[in-house]
Amino acid sequence: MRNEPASKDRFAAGLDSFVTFRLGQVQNRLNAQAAHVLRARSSLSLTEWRVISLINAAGSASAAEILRVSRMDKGQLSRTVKSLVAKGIVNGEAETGTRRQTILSLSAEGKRLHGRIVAVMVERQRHLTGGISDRELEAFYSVLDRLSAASERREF
Amino acid sequence: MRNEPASKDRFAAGLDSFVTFRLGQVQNRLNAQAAHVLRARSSLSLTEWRVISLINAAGSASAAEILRVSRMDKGQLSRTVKSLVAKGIVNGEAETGTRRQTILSLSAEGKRLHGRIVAVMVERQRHLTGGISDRELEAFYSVLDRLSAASERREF
DNA sequence: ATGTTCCGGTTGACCTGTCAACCTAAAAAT
DNA sequence: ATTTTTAGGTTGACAGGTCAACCGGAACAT
Repeated sequence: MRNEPASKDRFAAGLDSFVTFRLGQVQNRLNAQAAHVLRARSSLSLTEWRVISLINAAGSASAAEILRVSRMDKGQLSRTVKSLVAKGIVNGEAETGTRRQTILSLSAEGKRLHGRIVAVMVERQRHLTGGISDRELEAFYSVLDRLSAASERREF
Repeated sequence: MRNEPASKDRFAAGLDSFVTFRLGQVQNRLNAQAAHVLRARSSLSLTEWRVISLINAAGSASAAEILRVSRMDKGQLSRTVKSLVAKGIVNGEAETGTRRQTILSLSAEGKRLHGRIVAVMVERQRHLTGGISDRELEAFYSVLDRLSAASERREF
């Protein structure tokens, strides 16, 4: 059924059945691929790219907002933002004088950069999901959501 | 359709559509959960547990074999094995005198440990996939496989 | 047999992710 | 008004993952 070398079969029985195992493998490969693409066309790390995407998606947002949505680490976000600001990709002024929250948004250069990269990423996305029908994808997401929900329970 | 705070909607359009993004989020949560379980019932790290599982699944295997199957990092495996050997969980003698390859297998204690933990993990697996029918799971794996295949292409 | 190439494995350097402590400003309580 | 609490953000320390150089033995060539 699969086209792997025979040696894999010895392992398959025990581990293929674990969703998490499979999921992890695929995820790693996807990440490596994405990182590779980014390195080839920019000097962005995967996290930087994610943060840029998030900011872009929101138009502008506070760090806290991004945290809530992305569930990434506070510290990691803080540092990533710092580096992006240093590179002139995002601007982090507290626009509204009254509030202390830093409002993040993409700079002009940031927007250009995002535009350039997102094009490739969309293409990649098409490549990835090319052979997958909308219904399949829908179902896939649905399962993913349920897994996500089930991963809440800490006892487990 | 979803029960998240309104703020999420501002982002949803831009990112929910990226398989990789979603996948990553779920994966992180699942990993955190697994690590938590392990910490609660053993002193194993997630990687240690994975290696134990792999060795157990194979009965016995060389490091190289495990690398091929799991695609984990050489160095990481080497170190993990070292620590597991130190803990007396796996034995790493070169059984066949002629060959240089180290043959890895679980020690008696390793087997006991594995048995103890795998029980919980199987239960967790049930919990995770509880609300998911076999057909759905089948479809899910199928999509996963295709994503995995598509992640091969390095140009992307 | 000897030197070259290859492969399994180890090690060190680095980079990223994660956790927790901390600082500071704003809101809430008194 | 002053204190307490809460929340956004920063920083440092550490664990884990990743990359690349390296070592030594095996296979192979000549």
